[in-house]
Amino acid sequence: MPKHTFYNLPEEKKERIVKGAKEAFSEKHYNDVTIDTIVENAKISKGSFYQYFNDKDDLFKYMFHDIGIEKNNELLDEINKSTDLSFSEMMIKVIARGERYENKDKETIGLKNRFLVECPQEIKREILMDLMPKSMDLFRRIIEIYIKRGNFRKDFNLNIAAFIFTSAVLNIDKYELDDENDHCEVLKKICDLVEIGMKK
Amino acid sequence: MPKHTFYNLPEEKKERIVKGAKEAFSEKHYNDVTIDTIVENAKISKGSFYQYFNDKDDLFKYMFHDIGIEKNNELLDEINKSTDLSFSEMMIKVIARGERYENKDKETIGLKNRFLVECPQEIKREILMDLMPKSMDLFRRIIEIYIKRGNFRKDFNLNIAAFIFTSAVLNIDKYELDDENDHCEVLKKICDLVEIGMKK
Amino acid sequence: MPKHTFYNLPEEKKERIVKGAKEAFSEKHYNDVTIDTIVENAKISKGSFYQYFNDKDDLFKYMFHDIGIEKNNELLDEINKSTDLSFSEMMIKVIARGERYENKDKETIGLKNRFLVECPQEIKREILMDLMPKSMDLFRRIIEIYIKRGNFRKDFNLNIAAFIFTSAVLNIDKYELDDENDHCEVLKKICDLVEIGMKK
Amino acid sequence: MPKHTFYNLPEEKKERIVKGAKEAFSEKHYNDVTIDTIVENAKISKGSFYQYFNDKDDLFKYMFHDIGIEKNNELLDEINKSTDLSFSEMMIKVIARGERYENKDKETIGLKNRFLVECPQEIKREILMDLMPKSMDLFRRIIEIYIKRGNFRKDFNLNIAAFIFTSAVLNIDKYELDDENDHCEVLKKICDLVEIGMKK
DNA sequence: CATGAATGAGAGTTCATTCAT
DNA sequence: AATGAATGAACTCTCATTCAT
Repeated sequence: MPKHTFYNLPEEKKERIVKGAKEAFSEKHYNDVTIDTIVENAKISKGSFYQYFNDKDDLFKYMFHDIGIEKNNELLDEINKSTDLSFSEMMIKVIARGERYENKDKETIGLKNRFLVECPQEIKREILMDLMPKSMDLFRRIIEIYIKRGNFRKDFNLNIAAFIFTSAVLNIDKYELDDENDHCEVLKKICDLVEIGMKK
Repeated sequence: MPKHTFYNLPEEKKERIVKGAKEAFSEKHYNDVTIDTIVENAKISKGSFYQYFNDKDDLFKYMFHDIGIEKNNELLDEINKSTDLSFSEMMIKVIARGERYENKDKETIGLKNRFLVECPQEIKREILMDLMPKSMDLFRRIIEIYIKRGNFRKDFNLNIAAFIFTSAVLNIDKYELDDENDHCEVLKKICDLVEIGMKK
Repeated sequence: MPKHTFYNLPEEKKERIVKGAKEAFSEKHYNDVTIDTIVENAKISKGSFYQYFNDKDDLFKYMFHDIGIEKNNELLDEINKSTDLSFSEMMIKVIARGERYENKDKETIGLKNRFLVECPQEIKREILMDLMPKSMDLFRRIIEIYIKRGNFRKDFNLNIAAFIFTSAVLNIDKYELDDENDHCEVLKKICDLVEIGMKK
Repeated sequence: MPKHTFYNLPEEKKERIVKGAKEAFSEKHYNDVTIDTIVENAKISKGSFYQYFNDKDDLFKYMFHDIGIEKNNELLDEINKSTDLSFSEMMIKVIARGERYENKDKETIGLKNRFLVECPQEIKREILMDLMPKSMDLFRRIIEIYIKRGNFRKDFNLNIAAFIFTSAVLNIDKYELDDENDHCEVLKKICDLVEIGMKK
């Protein structure tokens, strides 16, 4: 995480740095974003960069911490606005909203890719460890709504259910067995199955 | 994938190269395994290396293709030997067998880590794209047994079920909400939930 | 040497700075002691440091000027207390006292090493140029005692004798031809030889 | 010391590298000689440099190892040619010859300075540890001649005598108490004193 | 007198890849 | 097919020093 010197910076400068970093990372492959690119975009000196962050990864992780919080707030908002839907409709709506957030502009799309497929696994892992609890929490909240409403039995393991959805969503891009299914449909099927179960 | 010159090599040399590579990768961080390390371990010249493989990643992916096939065969074997168990018992047994395979010796443990947490995401992804269908196929087979046996209803989406288990297993190391759960227990809970469903 | 602003400082602050510097230099390799370390230890700002000293070397040299004076006083004291000994006994005693002074605590040992083996030669040289006259003077005093006492002839070159002992002591750590000799024994042999000479 | 790849090089190339290095070091302060300068002078690539040597210091030490051997041979030669002189005459002649060797051209003078006053102490120390035994051996040989010839008594400690002269010669530049003395005279006085001794 | 954020030149080092032998 | 010396672009990170507040 950034050093205290970064947090002490005037808001304008902090924003300039983060904005510059997003620009840099959204345009090039993670490995090709050099410190030089970053400091040029942020209009700060190299020395300053190292006074604020430990290294490139440090800045990268900070960006996603930031983004994660914002995204989460949007999704919570979506949940609160959609209480009249069925479970799978709700799930789809929330996840679709998440995807919309991630695809809201070229920059965010680029960033998502750096995170999803380019940055070193070790960094991705750290970011995920920060983000997964937030994601699981979200699914937990949704499911709880349907328990309260009487749609779900009270005695199943809520954490496990939240975990199943979280990990399915994280891997959904690798579900390519038949191409007709778009993510929404796959997701709907997952909801259906987990709702009803496999047992007779 | 390796070039044809590699496949033409005498068996002894091919083995020496793969063995050397496993040694190299099991001992050091992925990034620290240089072509120099590899050729030294394999007792071949640098020039030869580039005659057999495109680059380090090429060799790395080849190693896991090999390993994936072997592991899959072992698991299939386990399935066939365990037809008398309940669904979740079967799942646990198969996955435990998988984990045993991955931990059978220091070398394999090392390799697993290089793959799971160190190698570039792009490589991991390629390897996963090769491995996931095998894994989903395995779960499909298991579930089918229980459909045939009449434990499961016939009308749920088999692919989706297999996908759920595959992605849960891939993420299971990130499920750390309470430490009492070991992987087996978590897995059992997942089975229970997916079997019965959440609905009343 | 420090700037006048340093000498004007309240005693407490001067001491804090020197104490902090000794701490810094005793813990790390000379090259690894940065201005940052120093100002952190001294609890002063970087700007202040440059108001007191020209640079790191300036502070370093100041420290040894201080130490040199203190050490010399101790050795003079030792000489005055040991007038009943033979020449070589006296020499050994004085030098042993010097070594004891240099090894009196972990901090001084560290400092000695920075000076003896780590700091840039140019700095060491400047420090030596300050210290050597003091050391030669010491040996001169000792020898004079034994001239007065009638043990030595009056007509040999006193300066040269003092110089021989000084340079031998400075190099003694490089005399490793046979390990049985500890510094004291080597020193005794030097005394013996220089006393009696090599001539028949 | 250089890596085996250096020793395997064709003589022409080795010489070019050493010659280039001497040029580089004789012209600039030790710290200002960068790897870039060295490889440019030697007309090799940076990569090659690191294939031959560990670092700048490695090359520097190698140069002096080389020089030390050559100088020693010259001095041995001088000894053999001067057997008719008195001890102090011989000493002066040999050392003068050494100084002539060190001052034979601008390049060697430059190198001597890099070694004597500029290179890091740690490097100087390593070089001295390599050179001192050679120097002590030389003085030992000289003294032995005068023992055999009956000028010196047989029972004094030869090693210690050699050590005294070696360390005096190494420090002679710090003997500046009165400027009239040039090195030769100082040396003569040292010889006189050590020959006859201080005792009555 | 005190502060500490800003600076930026510049050094060392690595390593995948080539290619003449 | 096998070799292994040669390459050189490119990277990160440091740290002494300044100077506006």
